[in-house]
Amino acid sequence: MCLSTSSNIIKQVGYDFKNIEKKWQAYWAKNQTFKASNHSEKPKFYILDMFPYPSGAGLHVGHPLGYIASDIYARFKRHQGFNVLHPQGYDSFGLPAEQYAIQTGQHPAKTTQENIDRYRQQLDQMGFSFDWSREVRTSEPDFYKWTQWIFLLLFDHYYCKNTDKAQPISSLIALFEKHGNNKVNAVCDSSVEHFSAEQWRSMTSQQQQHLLLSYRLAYLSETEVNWCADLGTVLANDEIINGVSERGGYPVTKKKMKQWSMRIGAYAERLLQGLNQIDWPESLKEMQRNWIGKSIGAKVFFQIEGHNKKIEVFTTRPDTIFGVTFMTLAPELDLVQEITQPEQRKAVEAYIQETQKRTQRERMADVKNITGVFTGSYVLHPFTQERIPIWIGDYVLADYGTGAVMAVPCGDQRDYEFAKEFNIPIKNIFQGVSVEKEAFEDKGSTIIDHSDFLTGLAYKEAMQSVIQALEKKGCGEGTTNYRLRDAIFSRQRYWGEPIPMYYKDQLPQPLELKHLPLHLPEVEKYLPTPEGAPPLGNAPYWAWDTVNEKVVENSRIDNKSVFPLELNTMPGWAGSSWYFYRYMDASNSDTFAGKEAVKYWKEVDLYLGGSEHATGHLLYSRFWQKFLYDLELLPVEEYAKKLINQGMILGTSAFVYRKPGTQTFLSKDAIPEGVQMEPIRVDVNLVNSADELDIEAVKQWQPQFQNADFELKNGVYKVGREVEKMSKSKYNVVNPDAICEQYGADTLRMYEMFLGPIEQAKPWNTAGISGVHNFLKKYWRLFYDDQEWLVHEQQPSNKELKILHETIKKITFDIEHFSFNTCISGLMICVNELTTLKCHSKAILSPLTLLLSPFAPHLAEEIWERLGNKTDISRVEFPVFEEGYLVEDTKNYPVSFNGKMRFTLELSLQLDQKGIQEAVLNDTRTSEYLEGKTPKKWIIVPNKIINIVF
RNA sequence: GCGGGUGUGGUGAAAUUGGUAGACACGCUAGAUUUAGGAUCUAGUGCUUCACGGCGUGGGGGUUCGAGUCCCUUCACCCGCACCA
Repeated sequence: MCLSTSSNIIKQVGYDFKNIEKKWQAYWAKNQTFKASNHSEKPKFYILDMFPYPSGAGLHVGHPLGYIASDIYARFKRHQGFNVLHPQGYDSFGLPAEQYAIQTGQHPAKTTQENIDRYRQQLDQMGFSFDWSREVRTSEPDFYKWTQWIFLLLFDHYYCKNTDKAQPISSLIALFEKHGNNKVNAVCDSSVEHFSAEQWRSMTSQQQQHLLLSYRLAYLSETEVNWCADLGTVLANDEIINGVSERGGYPVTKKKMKQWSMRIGAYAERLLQGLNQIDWPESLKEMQRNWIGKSIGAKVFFQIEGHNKKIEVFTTRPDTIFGVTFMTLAPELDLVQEITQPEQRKAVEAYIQETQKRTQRERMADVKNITGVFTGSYVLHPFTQERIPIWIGDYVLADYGTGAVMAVPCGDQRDYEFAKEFNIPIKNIFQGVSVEKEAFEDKGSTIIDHSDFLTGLAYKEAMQSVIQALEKKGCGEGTTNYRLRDAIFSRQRYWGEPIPMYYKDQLPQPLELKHLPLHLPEVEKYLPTPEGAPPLGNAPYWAWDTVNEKVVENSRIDNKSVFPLELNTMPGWAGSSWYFYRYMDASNSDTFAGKEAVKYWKEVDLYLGGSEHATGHLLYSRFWQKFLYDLELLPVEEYAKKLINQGMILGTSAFVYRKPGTQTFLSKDAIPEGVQMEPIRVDVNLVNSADELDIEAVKQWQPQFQNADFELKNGVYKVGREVEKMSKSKYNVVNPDAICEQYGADTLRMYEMFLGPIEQAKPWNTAGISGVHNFLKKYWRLFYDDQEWLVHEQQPSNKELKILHETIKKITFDIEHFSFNTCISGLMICVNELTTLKCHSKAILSPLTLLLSPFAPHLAEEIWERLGNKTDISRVEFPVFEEGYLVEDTKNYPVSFNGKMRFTLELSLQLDQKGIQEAVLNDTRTSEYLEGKTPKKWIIVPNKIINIVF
């Protein structure tokens, strides 16, 4: 340690957290104490936090919760002799910076940089042990170069179902040239039809390219998308909550657009199976399972009467096929146009228009209203050849299954209600069940009836039998369907990764690795162009010169050698889908992460972050991982062995109450019963812990309160409280800076952990913070009393050793189980007991300081230095628990014989240093249970039940 | 509707395989000491009763020598998905 002079700086003998924290933060930064090496004899451990989006509001007290927990664990693992990788970075592309840019004209890069600076400053003051030499930012060209490269790889691969992995497009082309697509078993668009090798060869290059797009894992297609007009962009399914946009809560409608998509559906089964191998929270895995939505059933083809086409449906109940009395198609389906009969056309057109006009939210809100129209056409039942009318109805979703259902009103409540609404017959095919009032949906408990060869069979046999029959007839087959839909990858935004593609003859052409990064161009305006093109349409230099292989001005576009570049950018989840590998080798300019580095770190051992990313980032990143694994670029199929969701810290909003139509505000406890008041949010920082409002400050805060009249009760104005998500707009954000200033980072760290279990959501409340702060002061007083250094070298007593080893055991166990709140309790008990005993023995206090180190690192380092140590505390091994110190005296113990509890008896226990124990029963009642026998085994757990086995 | 989770003092919460419920902390009460940078120390604090005692982990029932913990049932709240064929 080279700061021997600095202890002179700290003159004060009390716990001077300000100077201590400043000193050690400077020391860690200067010495790069937490820099991880890619070469080490030690075992590795990779602890990852979900990197933050650097928003303009700065860090609030909720952000650090996960970071503190992971930091405690990282420091603990270092003490245990691991080579720990604990990096941090920024997810720095995103919508808020762009919207701010639209409003102010400032370049998003500039505001992002400012926000990052502020985040960094706030993170530093909390004493995190991040290895900042590996920082990544998704908006930096040397990072997004590799995001673009992965996109190109996805574009250049398809999913082969035979090998069950991604394969190069070149191998697909080779197959097409030999056999057409007849022998190809690949995931592709449903619109792809069979073709022979001759047909393939006779296609124009453009036709071939077009066809290949139907197979590529990153592909361009005309798709129905979620369009958010207010944001001016397309949204993915996980970006829509309750039918409105996640950001801003704007309405979302369906719209057809040419979009880049990711064929994540190809990985549906592997994404599902992979969940069984990883230690993630069960609720989160369940969310992903639901999102993937696997269902087993059959597809059935129904021949359209007087038409060469068939309607394909997916059903989980093919056993009810004889109960079909109509078909329903989603109104958006193209097929609807083809089959609508002239006499029904008018009604059908009107209905389609009506559904398109409604937003997704309206459609969702309106599930009670049953609507639909008959198309005038019929299909023929595959077994009975009966004519079955084809309807359209918006209860059928275009993007699930095939967008068509075989309606079995007796077995499905929705079909039942539709049939009732439009007077379509309901055929009962269940024995001994009434369908007078509702459909019978329970598949396990009855026998099929009136169903030809299925009559008399139960669900399971009927399923098998009908699938066999369908396959034999060639009008259906058993199949598995997934709810997971391909992910739209285009965003009509400026502040995102440019997609490295240019357009030649309307077809996308990829750039090559050597051309990357394709830099985000400068634009004058961040809004869409007047023609409605994305913001990149404003860029004057946004054309690709294929001869000179560089970006040139748009005026040179000639469609011979200079072509327009893609105007869409990538979504927010692109960079976050692989950033954790970049940390392994963050400055590598030759590859996304060097082979050696990847081989050494391999995977994330512990990932910490919020559960709100369950169906977004945490699913997409698993998808990219599997893809890159298929390409043998990564060593494992799941990148995060263990994941912990930290609960959100909620805000406690404060409300004042205005009499409607007046400027009078009543104190919460002065509002008469039954009187309607208008609650208005006020800044929580203007309210003290007793819910009393600082009235003068409120008047200063916002003009609307300047002339307000506050009616007090008992001399104070009390506010109302409500727990909500912490957000700037709710004025309930509490900043960690003030706490650090007042109590110090060590107190803040410990208090956030002491608040409760890490996974639990909890409202922020500083009421108990003094308890933790007092603990640290108490701890300090074990070393200093006024002016005096109290620590001595004398042998500790057995009692003191027992206290220490109980604490070592508890802390070690609890850290491993992420039970940090009970860890802190354990430390508090230990310090209380040592204080009572007036223990100042170095042999006790030295290991205790190590135990404290993950939680209050600044204080621990300071004490460690004052104890005369020459090494950083972070390089010292954690103390080891020794059972033998837990010696017990004579005491009353609950005793059980052969596992059955009998009595509480007085025992004296003797334990040697290894913890081998012997007990003597000092009670006459024992003899009747002993019955003259000698016990074979005594199972003795200190402070617990004594088990005697004969 | 489906899936997941949670219910313990005035508050945040503890309680390894069923084994002394409420550790630890906040708050509160009383006292001591000193009194102004939010200080420190001691005692008390689940409810009820003057007390002996009785009752207590959302409610009801069960298994067990013994249940916060296991089983059944019911209620309340939170989160996710939601016309998924």
